[in-house]
Amino acid sequence: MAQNEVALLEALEQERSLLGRSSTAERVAALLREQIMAGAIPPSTRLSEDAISRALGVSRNTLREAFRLLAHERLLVHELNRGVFVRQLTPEDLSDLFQVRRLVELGALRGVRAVAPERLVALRAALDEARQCAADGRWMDVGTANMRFHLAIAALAGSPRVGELMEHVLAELRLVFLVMPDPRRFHEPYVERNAEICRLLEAGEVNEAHDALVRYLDDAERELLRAVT
Amino acid sequence: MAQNEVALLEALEQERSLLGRSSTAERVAALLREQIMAGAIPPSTRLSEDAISRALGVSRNTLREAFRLLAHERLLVHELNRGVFVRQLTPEDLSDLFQVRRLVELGALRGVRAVAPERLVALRAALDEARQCAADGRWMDVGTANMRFHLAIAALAGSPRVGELMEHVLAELRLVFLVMPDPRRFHEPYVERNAEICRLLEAGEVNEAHDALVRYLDDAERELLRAVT
DNA sequence: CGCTAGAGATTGTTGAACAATCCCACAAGG
DNA sequence: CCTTGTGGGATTGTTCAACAATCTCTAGCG
Repeated sequence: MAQNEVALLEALEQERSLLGRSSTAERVAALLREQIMAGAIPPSTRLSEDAISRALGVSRNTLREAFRLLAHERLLVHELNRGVFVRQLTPEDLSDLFQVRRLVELGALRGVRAVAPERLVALRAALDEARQCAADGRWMDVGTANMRFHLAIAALAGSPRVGELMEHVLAELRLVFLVMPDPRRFHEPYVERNAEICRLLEAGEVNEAHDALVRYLDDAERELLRAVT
Repeated sequence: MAQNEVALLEALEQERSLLGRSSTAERVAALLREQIMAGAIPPSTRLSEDAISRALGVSRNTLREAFRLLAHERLLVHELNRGVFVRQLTPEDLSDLFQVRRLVELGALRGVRAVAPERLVALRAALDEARQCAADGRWMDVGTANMRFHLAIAALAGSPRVGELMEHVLAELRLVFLVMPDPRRFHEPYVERNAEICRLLEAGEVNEAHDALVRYLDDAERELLRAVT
């Protein structure tokens, strides 16, 4: 009986995250985040406190809390007495973001000397989805799946803080994806390059995967830089 | 005349950061941050909105904005309907923080194939200050200087975002420093280990510096873990 | 043409109010 | 004795209205 109880409690423990309630401010932030990441609110637009609080039916105070959250994620920039704006990435921002990606992704890869096969399922899953989306012609979703692939690479570090950092970095990068003229031409080629990285990892050839990832990041940065300048 | 004007404008440009005004919430956050990092408010204390807003002469709303800021830096944890608490680091937190440090610091070191000598002045400066503090017996300040040394290492990556990340990581780590029983015994030995790393870098022996840093991080983590458990 | 002043709009901050939730002590029941 | 309701009191979550501080833009001035 005691053993059953322990097992039950442990099961509940694992689902605890599901009942993680959230404040209004957090839900507002989530909503705005979605809109921004979907491109509904293009970069450099100013977000009026008055208009949005009225539209969402929340008080200005609550909305401002939501703004703070998104500003910390760098999706919004807050200028004192001027308001909040959807961030517009500069070329410097872009290089910086890729610098972070290099540190995180390459570091994560180097950390896993012995490639634990069960930790690659997330990579494989993201890859499969990217291919499915490509087959359906949903090129924006291909970009999303690609991002999840690299999020999974960062997750190999096994660190919650690194995971969250990577999420924010990719969210920021998505701001440039939105203004790319031809999503297919940009996203499609990277699917097979990710596949190659995944294959190398599954084969245990970590060093080769590392080098392939270096080339991937270099190429992606160069191509995005060309798009924003 | 035009040249003088340009020079003047450039000089002002550099000081612009100084006049970066700040909102009340940010100033309140800075004040609380200082108190926490100095150990005046020990981990796991609950911060009462009513008491603190009254004490600082700001409204509850403004104080709550400050709380949000510090919660995002992970100095405070926010529990819905229960309030905010000064974070108490768990052993898992500690390991995670060192995982991030490994990624960032080692990655930064690997990034600088060619060691630019003028970029090492910040390292040398932090080191000198650590030694000065040690000579004065101000052991807590020795810890601060040591942290700045490693902040300078992270800065070798040349990325603003990495720099800010590292600042937050070190601020969190300081929460453990505060509860260490014997500051001298803990901080003093690391000064010369940092000196060794600095020496190796200045000699251009990046690989050796890298290995020394690995040992440094391993030892520091082990010792801190023993202190919190 | 450039500069200044001022009106109008927007953000920053406050204080009070009420709802929702939590904490704790105490009683009821097995 | 231990567990399970049930209150009251305190704290947080959220809203609202108001005012101060600051920015933006335009019209008018030299």
